[in-house]
Order: sequence, then C-alpha cells, then structure tokens
Amino acid sequence: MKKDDITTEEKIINASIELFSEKGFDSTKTSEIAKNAGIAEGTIFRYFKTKKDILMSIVTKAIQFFSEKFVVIPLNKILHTEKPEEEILFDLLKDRYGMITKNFSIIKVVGTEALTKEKIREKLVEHIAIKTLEIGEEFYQQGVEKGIFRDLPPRTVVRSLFGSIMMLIAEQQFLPDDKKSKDVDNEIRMIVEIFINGIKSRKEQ
Amino acid sequence: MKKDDITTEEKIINASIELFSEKGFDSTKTSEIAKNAGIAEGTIFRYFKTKKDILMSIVTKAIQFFSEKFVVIPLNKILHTEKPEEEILFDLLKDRYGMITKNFSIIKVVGTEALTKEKIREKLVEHIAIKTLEIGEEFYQQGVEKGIFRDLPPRTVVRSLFGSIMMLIAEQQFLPDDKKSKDVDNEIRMIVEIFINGIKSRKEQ
Amino acid sequence: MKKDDITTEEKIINASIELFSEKGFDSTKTSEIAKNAGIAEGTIFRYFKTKKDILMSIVTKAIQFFSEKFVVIPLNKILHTEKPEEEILFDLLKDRYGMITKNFSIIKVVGTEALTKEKIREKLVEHIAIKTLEIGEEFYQQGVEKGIFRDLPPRTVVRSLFGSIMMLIAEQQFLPDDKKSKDVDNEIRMIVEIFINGIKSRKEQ
Amino acid sequence: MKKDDITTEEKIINASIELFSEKGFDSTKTSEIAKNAGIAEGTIFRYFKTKKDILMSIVTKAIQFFSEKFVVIPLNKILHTEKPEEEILFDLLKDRYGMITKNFSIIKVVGTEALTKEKIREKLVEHIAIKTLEIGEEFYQQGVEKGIFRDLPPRTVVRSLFGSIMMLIAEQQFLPDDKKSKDVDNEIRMIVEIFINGIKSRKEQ
DNA sequence: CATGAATGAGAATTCATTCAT
DNA sequence: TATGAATGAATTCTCATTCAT
Repeated sequence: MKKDDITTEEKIINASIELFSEKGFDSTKTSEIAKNAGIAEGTIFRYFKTKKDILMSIVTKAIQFFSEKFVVIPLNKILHTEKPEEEILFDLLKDRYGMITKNFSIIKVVGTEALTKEKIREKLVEHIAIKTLEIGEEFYQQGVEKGIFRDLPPRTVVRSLFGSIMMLIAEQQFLPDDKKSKDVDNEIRMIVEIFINGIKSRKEQ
Repeated sequence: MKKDDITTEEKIINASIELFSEKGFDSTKTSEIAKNAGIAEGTIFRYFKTKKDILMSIVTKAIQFFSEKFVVIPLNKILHTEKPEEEILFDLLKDRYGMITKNFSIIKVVGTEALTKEKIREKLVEHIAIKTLEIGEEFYQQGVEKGIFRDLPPRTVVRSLFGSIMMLIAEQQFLPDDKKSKDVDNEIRMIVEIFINGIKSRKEQ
Repeated sequence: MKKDDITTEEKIINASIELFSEKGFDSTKTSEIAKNAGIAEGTIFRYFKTKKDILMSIVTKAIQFFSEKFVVIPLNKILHTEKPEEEILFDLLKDRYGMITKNFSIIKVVGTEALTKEKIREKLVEHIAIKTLEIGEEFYQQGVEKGIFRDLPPRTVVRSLFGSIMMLIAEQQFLPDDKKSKDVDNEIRMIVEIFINGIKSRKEQ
Repeated sequence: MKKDDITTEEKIINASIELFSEKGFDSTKTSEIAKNAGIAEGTIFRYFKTKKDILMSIVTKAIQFFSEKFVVIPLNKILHTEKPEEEILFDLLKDRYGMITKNFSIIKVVGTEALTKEKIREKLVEHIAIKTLEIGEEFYQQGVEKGIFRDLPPRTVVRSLFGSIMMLIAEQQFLPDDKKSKDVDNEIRMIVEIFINGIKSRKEQ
C-alpha cells in the first residue's frame, strides 16, 4: 500500500459523497465531481456508465458496509459479554453514535435518496433497519428473561431508544454550535439512564 | 365564493407538494406539476417567477404553519390543565403525531430541502426546533418543580422523547405494512410509559 | 373637444412610442404597454391585431407626419420669401431642429426599426430622405443660379449641412449635460455661417 | 497554429455580429447563431453564459478596438506631418470612412444597443465620442494658431465635419445603389473643400 | 487510459395572444 | 366594449454523455 494508493474510482466516489451530501444528487454536476476529484470530466464515464451509477455504487457500498457494522459485529459483542446491561448499552450506543457521525456524509446521501427512491428505501429497511431492530429486540428479550428488564413490547423499547440516539445525532449535526450539547458521552449515558430508570420521581413510587 | 373555490395558486402548490414529496424537487418537471394541477405549464409562471419559488413558497408557508401549530397552541394546553402529566403527554404526543402524519408530504419536502440548504435549515431550527424544545423543557421543569419528575437535564429528556415519537412516525411511514406496528395509540401510550417509568424491572429497584 | 379627449387607441400608441424608444420594440412587453396606457392587456388587441401592428401604425403615421412637415411645408417657405439666404437657412434648420427634437422619441423608434427592417428603411428613404435632399438641392440650385452660391455638387452640400445638424441633435440627445453645447440657437447659426463662409482664414485668401 | 485557426468563440462572435446587425439582437435566435457558426446550439453556452453576454462581449471588444483606432493612432498622424491641412484632413477622413465602412456591421450593432442602453451609451460617449472630438478640436486649434483657420468654436467645427462624413456613410449604407454617390473619394474631398472654403460665391466676398 | 471540447436532448421560462366573463 | 387569467408555441439555457485526439 503506497501512500498515494487511492484509485481514480475512489477519487470519484469520495468527491461524489462529499458533493452529494452537501448539495444533493441532482444539484451536483459531473463537472464539479471531476474538479473535486482532480480528474477530467470524461474520465468519470470510464468508471461509471452514468452519473446515477455513481450514486448507486455509493448506496450499495454503504448498505453493505453498514449492514456489516450494524448487524454482524454487535451480535458478538452482545452475546459474549459479562458486563452489566447499562454498560453494554452505553458501549453499543457510543459505538453506533461514533460510526454514524464519522460516516454522516454518506448516510445523508443514502438517507436522502431513500426518501424518494422506493428501491433504495426497501434495501435500507431490509438490510439495516429490520435487522438492527431484531438485534436490539433480541438483546432486550435476554434482559427480560434474566429479569433485568420489564416485559414490554421489545420493538417499542428498541425503536424508542434508537430514536433518542438519532435525535442526539441530528442535534449535533444540524444545530448551531451554541445550541448543541457539549458532552456527547454524557448525553448518551443520560439517555441510557432515562431509558432504564424512567423519568418519574422516586418519591412517586 | 363558489363551490370549487380552490385558486390556481393552490392547485400549483398542492400538485407541487405531492410531486416534490414523491420524487424530490429536482426530479419533478414543471410540465408534470402543470399536468397534475390541471393547468397549462405557462400558467405556473404567472404565479411563481421560477420553479424554485414554488419550493420556497411551500417551505415558508410550512414553517409558518408548523411554527404556529407546534409553538403557540401547545403552550396553552400545557399551562392550563389539571390532568395528570402522563395524560397531558399522551394527548400532546398524539396530537403531534397526528399533525405530522397528516402533513407528512409537506414535512418530507421541507425536511429534504433542509438537508442541503443552510438557509432553510436555519429557519427550521430557529422557528420550530428550538422553540419546540423550549416548550418541552418548560413543561418538564414544571413537573420537576412539582416533584413529579426527577431533576434530569431537560434538553436530554425532551429530545429523547421527541426522538422516540419521530422514530415511530418513520416506522409508520417507511416500513412495509406487515412490518409496522398496528395500534399507534397504544405505541404512543407505551412510549410515554417507558419514558416515565423506565424499562428497569421493578424487582431491581 | 373635451379635455380628456384622448382615445384608447391614442393611449396605446403614446405608451408604445414612449416604451419602444426607451427600451426598443422587442424588449417592450404588451403588459407594460397596457400598464403605461392605463388599460387592460387584452384591450390592446381590440385595437391592434398584433404587437407588430402597433409598431407599423407608429411607423406609418410617423412617415406621413414627417413627410408632410419636411416636404410640403418648407417648399412654400423657400419659394416665397425675400429674406437673405443665410436667414432662410437658419430659420429652416432651426425649425427642423425643433421638430426633430420635439419628436425625438418617435424618430428613435422609426430610425431603430429602419436599421433592421428593409421595408421601413425603403419607405423612410423614399418618402423623407430623398425628398428632403431634393428640396435642399432645389434651394441650393436657386442660390447658384442667383450667383449667391458656388457651383458645387448640390447633393454633397445638402447632405453635409444636414449631417452637421443631425450631429448637433445627436450631441444634445446623447451627451451628458455637462458635455453638450448650451446655446443651440447659436450653434445652428454657427453651422450655417461655417457652411456659407468656410473655415479658412481670410488672410489666406 | 493550424491553417483554419479560427476559434469556436470567434465563430460565435462573427456569426452573432452578422446576424445582430442584420436582424437586431432580439430577433436573432441562438439556434440561428449556432447554425451560422456551424456549431451546436449548446456550444454557445460553453463560451457565453447568456445570449446577452455575446452582445456585451461584442460591444466591449468594439469599444476597445475603435477607441484605439480612433484615438491613439490619429494623434500621431496629426502631430507629425508637414502636409497642408487640406491633405491631412482628407487622409484622416478617408481613413475613418474606410474603417467605419469596413466595420459597419459591428458599428450598427453597438450603435443600436447604445440607443436603448444607458451603460453602453455612456461607454461609447466616454471612450470614443468625447475623445474623438477632443482630438479634432486639438487639430483645429493648431490650425487657428498657425493662422490657417478662422477662430471659430472648435467643437462646432469638428462636430459639423464629423456629421457630414457620417451622413455620407449613412447614404452609402442605406440608399439604394442608384441613389447614392459613386465616387466616394471625391465626395470626401468635396466635403473637406466645402468646410475649408465655404459655399459662398467668390463674387460675394 | 485520460482528456475536455462539443453535443443535443430535455427542461425552465417568456410573453403575445385568446376568450370566457 | 373591456378585462385579465390562462394558454402554449417558441426560445433560452443546462448538463450528462460522447468521442477524436
């Protein structure tokens, strides 16, 4: 692996992700992709038959990547650990938070396209959303069986927790600096705490 | 005022919302808007200088509409009621859920544009996001003062609850029928319950 | 003749002359003509089949008007007077200058159109240019016969004098105030003087 | 540098000058420019952002070109010569006549635009009209100082002579062949003669 | 393989003209 | 007769894609 070992195809993909996430697919011109990638416009079409193929390549790679990261890896973590559930949850969510944040550009691209393209939405739902929920539900069920968690509808629990984390990510991505939380680690910890213990005052119980 | 009193401008706006939300702004042709609105293509430009102006009009109207619905109205509901907090929350979230679901097309349009357009994002954050959070935080603080809620960071609590509801909405909008929850009312009730009581087994306490 | 005795057709013509001379025929929209004339856009087409017909009407009227003013009237003045030639010339040119200046808008319109429209140019040449030259030449010939003027090619003399006056008009119309001559009467008098006596120093003779 | 070294941009400019001068800017379609230039319509917009930019490019280039030809070059001719004034004038005017006639298309384009566009008119006045007058006045003043010319208002003299030449050009450009002068050289010579000696019969003096 | 000028199909936009009221 | 909203043909302009070098 030499230093400049980035292929022309990768240059195109990277430039495209950056521009698509900034301005959207349709508003990004192939001339801009070329300039951003440091290549000639015509060169793009030696690697991708059409502009749409670039998008599809990004989407396909992203779904593969995230389906692996979200689905395969956590399974092992969850099943083979002795830590308390609160810790497991914190680790898991922090890991997810980091991964989503690090790859936010590509997620924005895929997510935006999913809004209007049935096919992409279906793949996203099938390969990531459903499986992620299933793993979460599995984890929750184990807790229920161990008597750690109450016997609530797992889907509802998992979906809600995931929503809380997504909202934290949205806040960090879209709010101006002076409006967003500073200590993300602590935010994640608080979210887990709230989920586990609820917000009701102890006096009430 | 005759029976079919829908102005040409409204026809254009409605057709545009439908198409923009389905296919996105750029992929929607003005010829399609015209056909969908049942008017000639040229007529569009008597009402909107450019295609982009249609989008801007939709966004502006939407922000006005939702800023009123989300910000002004709930304040009264929250401050002048004697119901238990759990009921207030349920009513409020159900109301929000209904409103978002009913106007999902327009929200999709505005949301999608906000992803790539700084200006729109700023307006959305300023007029809706921040204010909605503030009202939620106000409500939570009152509960804390009354000793009903624990003294947790209000922003975190509100954001998490809002995220949970948004995820329910996303599920309902994007998952295929066989994968999504059937009884939304009950889902909302569960979400409130989880938030208030947490998921920890009673035995643990 | 009541005060507001200006017909709708005249309103359209006047508004059109003003706008055509300011912005050109093609750049003037019928909507602007209507607004300027204080009528509805559709009304224009009750009086003129097409926008081009307005222009043609203006051009035709203008050619009629100027052909009368330039050709018929001066003939009499020239033939039935006892004043010295220098005075006749001054009177004639001052009269022409005033008429052109007063009607400059309409002349600008007709002139501009003549540049690109063969038909209009032909009419202008036939009905005004040639006849004006002929009258001038006739006047000059009389002077030659009387021994007042040298026997020079009449066309050259008349054309040159007319050019000098036109250039004065151009200066007055197009130069900024601080660059143009103040005393037009005197300018005309000077032009006549130069033509009659030349610019050569007397010492030289 | 190959034989047919005319750039695409030049093709567009040349085709545009030809068409604009024939039919006017607004009546010339970009499709016609493309056909006339032997290129695809879209190619035009690789070189000029808008159709108007073609016009502006022509105007700018023309003003530069003529300001150089009219202002810089003649100064030297006038100041460094020993010929009699009549000869200098004839040479100068013949030179101007040739240049204007050769570039009449482009002058027609710029002139027409100047009639309706303040900005262009200002540039034309500032860079060409005023300077040309100044040079003429300088030349005349020298003659006055040498005692060759009478002490008349230089502006009036120069403007009038320039007007006479312009009218000759107009005649040549716009009158039908059978109506216009045949021997232009002689016409120019006559104009100079008339200016220098006037039209008054010698007997009168 | 890379280039970038040229292409042309397709989209947005303009505006004179029509016509129901 | 006057109106002005609606029309749609005509035009400008965009940009992904091609292809000769």
